Amino acid sequence: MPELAEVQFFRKRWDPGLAQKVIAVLLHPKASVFRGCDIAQLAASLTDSTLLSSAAAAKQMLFRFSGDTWLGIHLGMTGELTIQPADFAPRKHDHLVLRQRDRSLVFSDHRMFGRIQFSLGPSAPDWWTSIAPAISSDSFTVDSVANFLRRRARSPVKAVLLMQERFPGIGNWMADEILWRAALHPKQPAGTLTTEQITTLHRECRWVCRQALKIIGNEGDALRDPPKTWLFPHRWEDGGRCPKTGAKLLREEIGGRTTCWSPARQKLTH
DNA sequence: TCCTATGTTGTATG
DNA sequence: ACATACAACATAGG
Repeated sequence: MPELAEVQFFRKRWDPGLAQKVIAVLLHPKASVFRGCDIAQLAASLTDSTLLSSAAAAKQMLFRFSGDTWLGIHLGMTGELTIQPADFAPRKHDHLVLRQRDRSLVFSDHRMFGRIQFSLGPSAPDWWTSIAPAISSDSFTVDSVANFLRRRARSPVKAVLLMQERFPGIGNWMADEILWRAALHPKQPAGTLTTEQITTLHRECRWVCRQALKIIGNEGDALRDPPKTWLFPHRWEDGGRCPKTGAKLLREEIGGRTTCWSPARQKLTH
């Protein structure tokens, strides 16, 4: 599930463990979510450390522990974080368990496209600091979007929206939601957008990010889906209809991902 | 059996 | 060097 807002939601799930000591680390050493990281060092450093803080950016999460210890988590396609009882026994897909006195912090991912990154040091790791500035930030400007689209001129705009170096946190459903609101056909080559279309695209990127963060998982412990007025709840329905026009939605693979759009609203314009 | 899945990355080709 | 397209990764569920 995890795109921008879902990642924030899952990060907060570990909040009950803040300021609490990790008394044991359980992990599945062969799980590919640990690819490229030193598991023995990870377990040794986290044991007896305290969870100090956490943050999310794009689709990444970073947890800071005492002793200059940093744990990065990417949820991939099917990853999730949960809180479980202190005596929780990990199942097949529970790859990392941080045991605390009163609970366990658990990372699970059955498909294992997710990733754990471990590092030691006084400041946050490079992969974290080099994440593109958030879409909600001041540096996400119309110009920066226009320049990026120009360099990817022949790619369908849908594929471009999935590029994390300019649209951090956008995933498949958010890209479709943005294009639908901006009334842009997902196949429209990025280089053919008018100035007005780029301005609209920029505005809808910000709107969808802001609203998604407001709606999704901002109420208690349950992930809350966007309402029926969004494309979101209709995109996988068979015979689903556009909430704005009532027209039947179409689905096709574009930019390597299944894409849903409203043909009555989103037309090719070049 | 075959197809799909809210993601990223390495590789081949232009 | 840059842009573009796509297979590969691993697993479950319809």
